[in-house]
Amino acid sequence: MTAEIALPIPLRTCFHYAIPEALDAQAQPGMRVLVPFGPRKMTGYLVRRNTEPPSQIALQPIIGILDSEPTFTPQILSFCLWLADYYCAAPGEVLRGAHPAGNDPIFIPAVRRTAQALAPTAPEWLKNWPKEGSPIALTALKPYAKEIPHAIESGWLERCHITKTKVEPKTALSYRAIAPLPLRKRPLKCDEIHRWLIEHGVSQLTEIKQVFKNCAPHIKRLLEEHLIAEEEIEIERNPFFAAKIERDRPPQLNAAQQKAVDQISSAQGYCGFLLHGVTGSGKTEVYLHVIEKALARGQSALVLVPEIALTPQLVRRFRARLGDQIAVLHSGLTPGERLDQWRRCRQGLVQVAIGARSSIFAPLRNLGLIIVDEEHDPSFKQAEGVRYQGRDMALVRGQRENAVVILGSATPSLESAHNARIGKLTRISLTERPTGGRLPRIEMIDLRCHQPPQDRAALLSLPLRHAISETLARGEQAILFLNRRGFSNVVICPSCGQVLECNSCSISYTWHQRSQLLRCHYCDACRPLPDHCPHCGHPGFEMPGQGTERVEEALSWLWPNARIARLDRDTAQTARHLEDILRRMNQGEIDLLIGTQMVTKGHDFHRVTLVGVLSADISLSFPDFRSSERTFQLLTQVAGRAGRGQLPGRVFIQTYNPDHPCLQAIRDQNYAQFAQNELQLRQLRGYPPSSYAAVLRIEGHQSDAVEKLAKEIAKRLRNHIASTDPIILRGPTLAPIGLLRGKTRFMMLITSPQRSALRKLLSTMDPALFQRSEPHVILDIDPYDFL
DNA sequence: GGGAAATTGATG
DNA sequence: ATCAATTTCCCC
Repeated sequence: MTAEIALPIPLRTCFHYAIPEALDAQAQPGMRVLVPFGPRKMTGYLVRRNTEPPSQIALQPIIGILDSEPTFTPQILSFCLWLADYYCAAPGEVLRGAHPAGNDPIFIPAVRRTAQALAPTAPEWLKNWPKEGSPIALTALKPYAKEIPHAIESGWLERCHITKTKVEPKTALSYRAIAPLPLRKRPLKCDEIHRWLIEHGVSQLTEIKQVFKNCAPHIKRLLEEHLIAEEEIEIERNPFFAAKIERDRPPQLNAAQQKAVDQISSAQGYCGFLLHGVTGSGKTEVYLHVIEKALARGQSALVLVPEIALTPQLVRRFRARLGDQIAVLHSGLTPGERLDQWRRCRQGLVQVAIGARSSIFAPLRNLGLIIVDEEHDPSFKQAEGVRYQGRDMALVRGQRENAVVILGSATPSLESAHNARIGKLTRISLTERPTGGRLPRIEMIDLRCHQPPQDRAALLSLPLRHAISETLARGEQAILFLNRRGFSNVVICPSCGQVLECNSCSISYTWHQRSQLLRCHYCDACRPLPDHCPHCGHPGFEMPGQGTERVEEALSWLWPNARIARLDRDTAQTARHLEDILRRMNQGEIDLLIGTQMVTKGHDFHRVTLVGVLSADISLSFPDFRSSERTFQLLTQVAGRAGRGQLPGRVFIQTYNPDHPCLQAIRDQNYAQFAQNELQLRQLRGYPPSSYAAVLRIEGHQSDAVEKLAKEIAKRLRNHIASTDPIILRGPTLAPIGLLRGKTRFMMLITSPQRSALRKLLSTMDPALFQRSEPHVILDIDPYDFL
């Protein structure tokens, strides 16, 4: 018997192994297995059984099977293999990413003392080792690394492994009654514990201890008399559900919400919906209702949200409605907690899973519904490793498992708008705010006419200042948005004009006032501000750039009595900080909030009546074909923070390009106009969604080698493109961030209106290209990042 | 010339 | 990915 095994290495092919007779009955597809791979052991994934192995290869046998139940259900296994094929990724790497990390055995190379006596020539450090002692990891013997091969040859040491599993299910010692109370006379305490166990069923020792002090001798006796049995039961590490939560009642839906719920829940089998609801239109309530309907049909539901949205608030809302039968999967969990949440899904103990991108692999049974909230959010695209798009894969998984898929957004991605247009998605619109709030009025401030005064608040035009003053006077709150953290993103020598730049990236340092450090926003390196210009020796620098820190300072200069807070990656380093700022905002302890993207995301502040966008031009001028789309989404989302309560909201957007179609569409709150216009532009230029795209990126430390390889690959690809082929290859060019962490990066963009043509071209590439490490070649299908 | 560092090749 | 084999690099 043979098996095809996917290994977690960057290789697109699987390997064949023999299944020993003794393991044959157990070995099922979807299980993890231990296999020999070259000189070491590795965890692999059994993909198929009884396939024809390539001839003239002597098969190695599988060493062991690591699961009693397959880690991957047949559905998820085939979904992962499909995904690997689609993204030209290694199946083993996809599978490794599809279950919680750390639960596989790892083998750390080690050495152990043999029985053989040491010769006098043996190194000193060996002489202190006990004979045949426990293995010591090679990494712990770094200082002696050179002498170890010699010691092995001499027979003093032998190679071995230290085996360990980093993360395992947690178990607890527990007891269960296995016989009725005997009639014989026994100590009273024994009877009591025995009776209690009969009533309570399996109980952990810690539970018993709480009821009966000093129970150990009695338990021992009960065990000896075979009246109770001892066992290890699996218990759950669960920080969230420790606190009980009040259940809420579903509120009355408005007509539009009700219609959406009815339409979605009447779908049979696979159906993709685009739930396009303006900010504050109550999409979450629609989700909760359709989830309840799915549960009532005995189906499970999967909810994908952007990482940042996984705040305790959202989880609380789901728990309040659906109870504790929810698995929560996000990056804030410890590895052990994540494993437990995943196992709860796998064992069918929960029917609802909520989490970020990677939750698309959640092993829910009888999946009936997948929801992707804020589907336009770029964080659904994995930016490294297997570069999958969570939202796209939600549609694929829904299709494969016959489930309904809902993509929800106030500002749908153009991909989804396009899919709605061609009928691949059914559009459902929510155009009102059920709480009665009105959409805010949006005004452009043309910075060419309203040059801000050249004072310490040079980023705030007079109309915006007046609006802030009015808002403060009324006791209301304002949010200011600037897509740039730090104090100044440029530090320049006033004498020679040199800009201080990061040594390993092609970007200028940003000065951070609070931490008094220069920071590279690409590689996170930091250093103190030099005393003198490294170029000309001039003492002191100028900081003409703008960032949230400087705005915070400007605000307290203009309104010294206002309570001001800043929300960006620097102030919200942990979820706790973020929560604290959001709470203070909600309780009215903050008057002015300045922040980056973080302030745009789904917060529901009721007293915010003014939103100011300090510069629409930063994101609009990004070197990326999606810059308009991103700007529309960002500004519409941040505008949506205004006027969510009873008070009407106003939005000011400062820009030097007030006539830009994107900004006009934002001002008119006209998504349709924006989408129409932008889709047309994309079509004209051959960009997604009217074509399919792939990016090839070549990066490495020696810039000339990188460039040479990039050109070589491009040349070979162009040889495969006939002049009639519907395919365009642009580049190679130096990437917008040409140097990142010391690596030069070249890229080329391949687009085609036919996916098959794109795939065909890519299949001509030598797979070995993607295995090399220097320069490294990366293939990104349906790319988002062009930096 | 010798040893270390980088690169290539194979792993079933 | 990672180990072993091979080539290249680099300095004495």
